[in-house]
Amino acid sequence: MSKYDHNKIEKKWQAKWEKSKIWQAPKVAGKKKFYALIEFPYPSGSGLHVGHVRSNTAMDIISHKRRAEGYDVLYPIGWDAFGLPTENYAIKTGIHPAKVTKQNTDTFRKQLKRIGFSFDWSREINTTDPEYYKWTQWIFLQMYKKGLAYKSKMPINWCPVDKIGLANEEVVDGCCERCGSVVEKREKEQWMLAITKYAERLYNDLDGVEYLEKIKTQQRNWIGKSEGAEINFAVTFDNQPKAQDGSLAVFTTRPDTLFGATYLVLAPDHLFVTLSLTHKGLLNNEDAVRAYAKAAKNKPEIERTAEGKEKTGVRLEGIWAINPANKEKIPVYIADYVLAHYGTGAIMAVPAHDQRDNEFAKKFDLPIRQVIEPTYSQTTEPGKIREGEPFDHREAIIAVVKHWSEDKYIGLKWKQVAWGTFITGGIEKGQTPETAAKAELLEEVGYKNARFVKDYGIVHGKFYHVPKKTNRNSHAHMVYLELENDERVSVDTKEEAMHEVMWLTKAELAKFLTADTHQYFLKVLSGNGGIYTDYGTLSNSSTYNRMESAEAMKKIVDEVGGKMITTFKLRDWVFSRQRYWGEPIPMIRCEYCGLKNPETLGWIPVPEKDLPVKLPNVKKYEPTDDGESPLSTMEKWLRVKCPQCKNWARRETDTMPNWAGSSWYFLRYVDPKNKKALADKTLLKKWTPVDWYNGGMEHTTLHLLYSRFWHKFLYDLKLVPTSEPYIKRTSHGLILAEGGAKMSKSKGNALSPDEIIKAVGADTLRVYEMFMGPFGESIAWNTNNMVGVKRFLDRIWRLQDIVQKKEVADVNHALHVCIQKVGGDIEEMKFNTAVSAMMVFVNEVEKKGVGEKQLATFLRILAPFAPHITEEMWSVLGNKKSIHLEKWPKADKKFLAVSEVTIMVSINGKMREQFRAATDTDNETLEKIARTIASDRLKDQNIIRVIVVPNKLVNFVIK
RNA sequence: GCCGGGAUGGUGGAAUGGUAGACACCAGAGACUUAAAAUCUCUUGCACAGUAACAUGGGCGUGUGGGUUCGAGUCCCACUCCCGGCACCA
Repeated sequence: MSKYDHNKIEKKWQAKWEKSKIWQAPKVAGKKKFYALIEFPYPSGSGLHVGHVRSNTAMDIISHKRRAEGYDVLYPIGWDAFGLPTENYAIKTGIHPAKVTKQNTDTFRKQLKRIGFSFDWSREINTTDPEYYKWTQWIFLQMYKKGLAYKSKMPINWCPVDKIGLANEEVVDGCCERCGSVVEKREKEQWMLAITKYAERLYNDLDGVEYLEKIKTQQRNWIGKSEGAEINFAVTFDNQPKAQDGSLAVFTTRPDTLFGATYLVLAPDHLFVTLSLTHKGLLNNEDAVRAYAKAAKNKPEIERTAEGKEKTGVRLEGIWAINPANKEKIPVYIADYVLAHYGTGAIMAVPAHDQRDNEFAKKFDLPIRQVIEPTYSQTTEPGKIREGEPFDHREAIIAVVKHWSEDKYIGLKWKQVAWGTFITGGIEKGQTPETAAKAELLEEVGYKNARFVKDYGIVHGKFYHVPKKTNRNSHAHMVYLELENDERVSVDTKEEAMHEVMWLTKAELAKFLTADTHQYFLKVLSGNGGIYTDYGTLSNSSTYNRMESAEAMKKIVDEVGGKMITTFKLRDWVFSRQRYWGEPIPMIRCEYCGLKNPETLGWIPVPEKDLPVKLPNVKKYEPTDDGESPLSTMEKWLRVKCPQCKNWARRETDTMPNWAGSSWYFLRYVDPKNKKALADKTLLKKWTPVDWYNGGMEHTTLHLLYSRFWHKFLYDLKLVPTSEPYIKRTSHGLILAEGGAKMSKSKGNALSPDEIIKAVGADTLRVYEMFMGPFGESIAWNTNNMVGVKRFLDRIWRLQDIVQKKEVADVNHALHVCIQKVGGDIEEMKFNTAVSAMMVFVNEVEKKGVGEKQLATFLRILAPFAPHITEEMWSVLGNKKSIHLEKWPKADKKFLAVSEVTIMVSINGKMREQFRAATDTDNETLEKIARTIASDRLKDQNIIRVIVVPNKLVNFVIK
């Protein structure tokens, strides 16, 4: 057989496939359908990247397998072509962005086709096509009509270089995601989308989809649902004693700590602060407050939130709040660690039980009051709580007793039960924790002279008291004693029978103590107990003392007239961009109508029949100096008759962010040429939802959330059949440059697939990218390793020299193991081990030979990975139809079974001998053989146990 | 600081609690060749004992320290470092 000429053969089949439209999905999906989706690429000027190849190949393989399993498969491709890089390039070169886009998409298309992906090219879409963005605008109008799109003057992130407003999600480390310049705050009229109205559903519906767990977690964290309480604090003013109506609402997730709230903190831009400043004389330190608020406002969020940042703040002098629980008059501060847009923009500070409040209180010397006592429940034996049984309550002590001269402490090793504890005991009538501790010490150990050092407060322990056979809740004072000398009395024999006295160092105690409460005491003693932020048992809280957090929360909120509420971290989506290369927002501002209906502020939606609002063809795209869109200078375009009153009006000149077009593109693939609707409903019902969507982790919070939001909205309009767009979402790892650095244009280390394909072929590139490592993890490119894959494919090509008509029975087992492994691995995206399984098969076949049918079966499972070489070899074997139309082979149980297995013989878990035995040999026989084989080693040994695992091992435990 | 993910030979990596290092790369030795490339065969975790050389033998070894288990890369606890994301989120 001649050498495999990858360039010639790959191009040959690509041309044939294109001509036969082999990958074209049927217009209407049949009963078994599979919609495979990859994130459509942004056609950048630098062309396709090897990273694109990785994710595209993965979904290509899955699509191929589904076709072979009899599914109607839709695997579409298109271009997410609006965006800043193209616009910036156009500004620099003077070439129209539409033209740049055309060039780039042409390059991408050519490159993708040269890799042999099984895309349905007949459905290619482009977000910059007016026929496409007509529907992007149409969806926006529907949102406007439902009150989800609104214009609002508010502080936004402003990039002074790009001259656009950025969504919060687009700000990276306080800098513009695209240009890297520091983002400022600026007031601007912006179109907003009320994604927060969908927060609850976006959060809850994650339960019903098959996203990778880490993706769900990231979405949940971004949405940030938290349940808590809103509580009102009355406010009084020193300088206006008669003003009674002031009050401040705070949001807290820990209303159980209300009695420990010793001051309030407001965001520096809280409305209350602004109003207080307008009332002259209300504050005693107006200037300081004003200065701090101003500084905080101009400070980028990154500095407010920087790691290890020292807490800052200013007191609102002359203003007091009343803690509604204990009526205490407490001071009010402003500090930049509190954000105006989360919760109510105000917090009650509980410095004893919150890390940040604690730091702040220490810096400003504010009272710290403990109101939660640590509480532990034993969840493991011995002492695991018996569910449903009542608790007996006991006032108690835990006593740490230090040695008179050494740094050692008394530990009690219990004899009836595997406990290690400090000295414990109850507090009897008339005893204080101190006297109780001393009495226990004398009684249990006999030491007479101990000095009381400190009572560290109470720790609650819920456990099952094994000797006493009851659930116990012990409320124990942590008492620290130091022995003055070794003077000792003899101890009751009964006590002695209970436990053994040990002298232990702190390190030894950490291993020795079995109860969480005692471990906690040890931590406190070592000074690293920190502040206690968990739920626990209340103290210093009036009638709520001894109540546990969960119960106390509700009761306290009730008592002070607060309400339980749910808040989200998610914020509304800033939808305006002052740029040229985006979808024009289809709104018209009419002064006349505006006067008639102040509620709309004069905004009139463009009538649907007038869509799309096309971008005007102009020569300059630079944003204007005042930050307005370039469209604002195009008088001819923006002057328009008001659709309602027919007077002259102006178009909205802002455009949409590039996330708009990608929020619904997967719907358009289903019916890409539809002129009457975004897609036909029947077709949507047949094809959607997307069965499997693979993309990058970097799109988990922006694109994924936005598109789920739009889809839910369309579902509410009954335009799409399901409330979630994607059944399954997975993610791929990045490909790094050789050496592990991130590939980027600026570093000049980005790899283009073109030269690679020329040198080793598309099949090699595809298989290498699947073989290089776990699909979900980032991995560095390694040209050396690719050579191994090239060799692998060449060896497969040479199998044609050894293939024989007759089946080689000897390789059936290997073949079917391979079928099984490859099929399973594809489903789990474990492509690297799938490739390695095929390598193992080829190694085997080279030794043993292979029959034509067997080779054909192997080629079938390799075909999704390497579609060209397999198609060629398939046709050389005499097949007329494409290999890609063949059914997926099934692993035959008959061939998977093995008659003999290797049994290990191990001694104390260390492998010593091995032998072969028939599959499913019974345990007795295995043990007998093992005893014989290892007889030398077992001679004179005390075998205390033998473990036999069928088909695996025999382990002798000797002493 | 918080949230995710990770750490295994010279390298990429493999391994339902059961022979750690599959499969590759690199390296070394050999075959073929006038020669080289290509290809093929063999060796290849570390250190040691052993042998003329093989054979062989036990020891160590999956970031660190503990634990559970007959048996741990895998499970549990604590920690270190690296990567990604982020919101000081009350």
